[in-house]
Amino acid sequence: MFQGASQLTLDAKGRIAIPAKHRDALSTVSDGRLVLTAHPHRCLLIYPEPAWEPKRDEVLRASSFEPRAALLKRLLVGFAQEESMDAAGRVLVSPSLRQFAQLEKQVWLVGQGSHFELWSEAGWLAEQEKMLAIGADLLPPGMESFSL
Amino acid sequence: MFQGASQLTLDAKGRIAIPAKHRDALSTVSDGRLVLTAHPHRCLLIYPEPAWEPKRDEVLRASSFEPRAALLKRLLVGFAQEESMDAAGRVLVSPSLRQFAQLEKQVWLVGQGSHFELWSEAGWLAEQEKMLAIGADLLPPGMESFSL
DNA sequence: CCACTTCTACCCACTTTTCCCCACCAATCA
DNA sequence: TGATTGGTGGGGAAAAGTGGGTAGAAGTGG
Repeated sequence: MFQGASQLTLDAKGRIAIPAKHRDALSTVSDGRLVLTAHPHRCLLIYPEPAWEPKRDEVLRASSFEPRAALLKRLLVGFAQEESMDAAGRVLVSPSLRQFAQLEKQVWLVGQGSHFELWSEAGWLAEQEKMLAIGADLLPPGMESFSL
Repeated sequence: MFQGASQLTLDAKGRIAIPAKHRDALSTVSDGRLVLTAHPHRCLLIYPEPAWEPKRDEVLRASSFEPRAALLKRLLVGFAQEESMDAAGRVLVSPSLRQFAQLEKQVWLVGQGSHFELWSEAGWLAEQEKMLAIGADLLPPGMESFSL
């Protein structure tokens, strides 16, 4: 279970160093092989390779002629890139993904249970603003009984 | 399984170099023989030859008198061209297909599981804009329970 | 039917990029 | 204070991308 947000830096070659606390888990579960892809909210998704496969297969089963399904396939499968951690626990973020998520030097890696999200500094701050702005109406349909 | 987007250049002779990471798979599955054809979304489709045959047969079984089926047949079968990778892993994109998809020098090869799509730079950027614009309403019918 | 021209395909060589590994710096804990 | 672990940067070898040149085939015109 991945949780917690870490501020990371993209180095000159477009790599990020996965925080050490997550490395063991990633090495164990998939020998360091990760899949990076695009998320419709303009951030990136990072899955351990085994967790990605069922998601990919589900998306691929959808029709290519239903417009939204076609877009989703192009986004999730079209942008997916398999990458491995190097000896220092770093992964390369390809230029097309960096461009999609508008990543600059400072980025945020956010644990989301089975996977991570990778946000640009600006995007992550904007998300926080949204949460605070929504305020009272935060609970989505189906979660009205949720309480902290 | 083909996934990932790569920016490629069409050279002066109208060829694209298939990224090395996909070449082994294509050589194995069909000895480098590919089928290129037109996609109704104004991009091109690239199938390994064995994966194309069942699709072609399915389209050809449709009635020639049902107007949409006739259009689909003319598009998919009418534009289909078999090409082989050369020793350097390049394939020729015929002028008629280049014109159909409005390909210029910079193009994008997008993996879609069993096959690829080939987009003009402008077309691919427009697709991305659509994805981001749809945003909240992204989930297509039948996939409402899909979660990342 | 032959010859000339054009187009295509294959091959080779050069340039660029990528990937892997090593070394250094900083921070933390003993 | 020293040792160990995590983060960062850089350099070099190997592979991939790109362009051009030549030979062969196909098409056309005389």
